[in-house]
Formats: sequence, structure tokens, C-alpha cells
Amino acid sequence: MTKSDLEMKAREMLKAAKLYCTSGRIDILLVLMKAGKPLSQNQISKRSGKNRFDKVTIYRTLESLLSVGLVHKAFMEKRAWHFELANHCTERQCHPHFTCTNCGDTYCLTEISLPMAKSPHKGFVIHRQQVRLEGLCPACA
Amino acid sequence: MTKSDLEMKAREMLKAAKLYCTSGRIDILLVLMKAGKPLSQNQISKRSGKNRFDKVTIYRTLESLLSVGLVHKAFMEKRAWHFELANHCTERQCHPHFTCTNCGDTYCLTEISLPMAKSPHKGFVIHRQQVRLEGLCPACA
DNA sequence: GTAAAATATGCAACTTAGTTGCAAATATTT
DNA sequence: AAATATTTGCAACTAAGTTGCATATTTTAC
Repeated sequence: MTKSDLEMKAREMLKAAKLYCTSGRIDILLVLMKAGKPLSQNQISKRSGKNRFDKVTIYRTLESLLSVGLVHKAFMEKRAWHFELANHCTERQCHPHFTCTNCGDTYCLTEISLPMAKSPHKGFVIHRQQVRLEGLCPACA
Repeated sequence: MTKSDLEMKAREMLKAAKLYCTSGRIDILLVLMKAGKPLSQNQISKRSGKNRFDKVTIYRTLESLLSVGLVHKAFMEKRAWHFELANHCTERQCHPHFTCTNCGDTYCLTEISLPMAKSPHKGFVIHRQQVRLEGLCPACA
């Protein structure tokens, strides 16, 4: 897929979500598509090349993408939130995220999926489930 | 269990872990025992009564308790880390944490446990697994 | 195509979480 | 009770994330 193909795709995603097609949103979507794993605001900023956007803009852009379900927030050991494309995630569950305790890298383990937790008797209604895994990656094992 | 019984218990836990029995550690353990759910530094501070400890002390205390496995870090939707007693948690998995999307309260669902994820072929070694659930609590459902 | 309306962006200033270094205080060991 | 080991408080700092407002860009209506 060429660069402009990806950009076309980003534009379609934004249009379908009824969001303005702005350079910020397109760029950030491209960065996330190419990364294929959760990135923090800071990482997104560094990867968005010459047209660096303001920190506030990145946060607000992520918020808008989040509000229409184009991205997800992933919980990580790091203090900052990480964001990733909502690709292949269902309403109820995304793939588990694996963080290597040795090198610190995070991977999306799209091959794995755990059964959804069953609500306990007391009347809890479970809508979504997120799973975080820790251990050693192939390079560090 | 009376207040001093709890304190005795805290002292035993610290002694077994070969940590100095200081008023800060005892107090913070008591707060966590009474809470029964993950608390942030800020919440711990508010709940530790008259002998409020310095923010830095609380962080360092939690760190020491963490290092000997007496407490766990829980990931939450909030920006701050939350800590809880490592009660009933195995090496590999703790109970899932449930956060109500309506009222924001967090519960420890000790009745639920998911099977551990199986390592995918590629050579990942999974050591620990954490599960976060979202939905409606009995009061909000 | 252009003007008006709707929304996004940048900047400055702010809040909150968490950390570091160092001197003073407290806990344990002898 | 003194010496040693460890913890605590304070001040000052870093980094993540937010808010308000003026300006710029995108879309819509004509």
C-alpha cells in the first residue's frame, strides 16, 4: 500500500465517522496505522515528521478519534496513556497487550483471545474486558 | 477484628517481609486493609487520619510494599496508579477489577477468574495476566 | 466559487502525578 | 545506650494532561 493509499483510507475512515478531514487527524491516523501498536502522545508527536502538532492538538485529536471508536486507549505499565487503532477489536474485547518485562516493548497479541468474564450473581453488567500480559518477548526469552 | 488486631497483623506482615515496622508502613497497610479496593496515593493520604504522611513518603512506602509483594498496582481508567493489598492474588493472576462506567466506582471481583492466556507460538513467555472489566455496577444497572 | 457557520488548532498558563537529592528522624542491631 | 541501617520530610523538579481564548481551517449553504 503506497503512502497515498493509506491517506485515502484515513480520509474514508474520518468521513465515515463524520469527522472533519483535517491534516492533524489524517497524520495521526497514519502514524497509528504504521505503528501497529499503542503509542503515547509523545511517541505520536515524534513520529509525525515535519508537521509536528501541538501537544494539546494531539490530545484533542485522539479524543475525537476515541469518541467515534476509531482508536482505543490501552493500559500500560508506563504512566502515560497509549492509543492504538481500534482495528479488529470488537465492542466487547480487544486483543491482549503484552509487555516484555526485560526490554519494555509492547506487542499486540492478536492471535490470543480470552473468553469474556461472566457477570457474578450480584447484578454487575459487564460491557468490556481488557487484558494485559507481562512476561518475556521472543527476543528476551 | 479490633483496631489493634489489625495493627498486629500489619506488623506481622512487615516483619515476615523483613521491612522495618514504621508508623508509615503500618498506617498505609491499615488503610489498604480497610479499603478492600485499589486506592491512589491521594486517596490513601486522605484516609490516613491525623498522621498524614508526606506524598513522597507514601510513594516510597508503596514502593517498598510492592517490592516484597505485599501490595499490587492496579490499572484504572484514572490517570493515577492505584494500589491494593495483594491478598488472594497468585503469582500469575490477580482478581479482575471492575469499573462502573456510570458512577466510576471500582470493585474487586474476587469471585471471577479467567483462564490464563496461552503463549502464542512465536516464543512469548507469559508470566502475569491482568484483567480490567467495564460496565454497570448493581446500583447503576 | 464565496460567505457564513461549524469545528479544529496553537499558544500560554495551569493542574496533578510522580521523582530526586539531601538533611533530619526513627528503627534495628550490637 | 551507641552505632548502623533505613525511613521520612522538605524543597525543587519533570512529565502528563487540561482549559480558555483567539486564530485558522473545513464544511455547508447559497
